[in-house]
Amino acid sequence: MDLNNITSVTQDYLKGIYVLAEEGKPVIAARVAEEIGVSPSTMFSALRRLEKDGLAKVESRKEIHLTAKGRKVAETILRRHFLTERLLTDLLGLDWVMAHREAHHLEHAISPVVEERLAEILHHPTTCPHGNPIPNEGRAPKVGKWIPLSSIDPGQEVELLSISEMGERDPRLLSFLLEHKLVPSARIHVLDVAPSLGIMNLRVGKDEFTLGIEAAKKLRVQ
Amino acid sequence: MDLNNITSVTQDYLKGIYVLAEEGKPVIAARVAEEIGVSPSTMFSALRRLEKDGLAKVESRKEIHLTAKGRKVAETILRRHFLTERLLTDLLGLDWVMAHREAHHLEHAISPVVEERLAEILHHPTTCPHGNPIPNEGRAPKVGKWIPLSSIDPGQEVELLSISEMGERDPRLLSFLLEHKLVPSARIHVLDVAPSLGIMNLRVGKDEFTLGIEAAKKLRVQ
DNA sequence: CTAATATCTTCGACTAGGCGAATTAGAAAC
DNA sequence: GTTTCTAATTCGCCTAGTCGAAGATATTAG
Repeated sequence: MDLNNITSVTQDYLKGIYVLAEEGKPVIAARVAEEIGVSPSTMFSALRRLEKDGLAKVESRKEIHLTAKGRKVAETILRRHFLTERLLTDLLGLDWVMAHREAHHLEHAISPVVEERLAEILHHPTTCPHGNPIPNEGRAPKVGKWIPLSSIDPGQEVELLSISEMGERDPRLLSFLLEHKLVPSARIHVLDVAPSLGIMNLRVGKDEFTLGIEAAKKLRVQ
Repeated sequence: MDLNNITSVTQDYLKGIYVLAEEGKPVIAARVAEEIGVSPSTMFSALRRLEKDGLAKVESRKEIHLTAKGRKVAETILRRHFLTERLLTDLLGLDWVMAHREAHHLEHAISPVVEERLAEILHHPTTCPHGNPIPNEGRAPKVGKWIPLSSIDPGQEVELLSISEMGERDPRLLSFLLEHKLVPSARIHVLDVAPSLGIMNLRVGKDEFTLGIEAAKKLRVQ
């Protein structure tokens, strides 16, 4: 996938749209704008560019859909993002909070050749450090069965599969999760859930703590 | 060194100016424009930006000089460039032609943290794969004694120290050098020199070939 | 010193990317 | 069905970066 003549800013818009869609959220301009962190008017003109370049289309009810080309770009950039995260954690020894932040910049500077070498040197990893499946050359990642931690009943014990894309974008959440060893394959005991308070109490190993339901929605388990 | 609010384009201008000065070439707008590959008018407006931002100053006789700040930026970006080249060759196994090209993109996405980790993981290399000294946190690299290959007399045998920055920028030259094992520490026998033809004949190991004097100026030996 | 050449500088125009303020259009609530 | 709220859209304005064409200055060669 050659990302020439697709600017890194455009790549970010496409990635934002892709991730939002992947998470089943409504993909409208206002949401993407929040996700990317731009004003509505900026989003609007960006959207015009995306349509002009045949990367996305605004359908009925203002839903934004990626074209095949746009999706390809998004998957490529996501793959490079995840491979870069692996490089940063596995080879350079950074923690996953920094890895995510740094990968966000580096992903746009990874060429097909480097992407290829990276995959080989890292033994073709299938997930990023946060557990998300790495898109593979030309196909969307098949995600296994999972449910959000937020919908687990008290008394249950589950295994953490991954932190969703959207969760990954919040450094404070990532730091909190790391601090409490809430990493992929961690076993989580759901002690109790208080929907009215919007919180749930968890135990990981001997560590007991409280997590917001909203945050728990971003964790995939089982 | 925090390169926030200094765009990658600006970093390239500073690097170009720095390298030109380092090689003892006249540092005027026209030369830098050629080096970077932009039109004179573009160079002119870039120069105005550099002055406005306190990164460079145009002195008498139109000589461009970096300010302390500008030099700092140039050295930082050069250090990241070289460290990235080492990553690409030593860890990812790319050849030095690709390494240089890829590093050109990646260097702008390397943060202080990654720069630091990179240096450690690579055991604090002192030169890039092309033999150029890596600037060290806050100081210009001290270069050892060297003379250009172009000024070596026939019959002499010398050791290749490095390919200059300017030489590095030419992929075809780099490919040629690699092909003939003309890498740092290679022993070069100067068979004969024909200034009128602008060429010199060399031998490396059992391999005899011809190199242009202009190219030989970019190779540092002894 | 003049002529030729190199260099610099200005001008007008363009794209990408961004903002805020104001207006219009839809959706949802009452 | 109006009101309310969220989105979308338009408008004017901005910076960085780029170009080409034309004009103004140096510099250097003869």
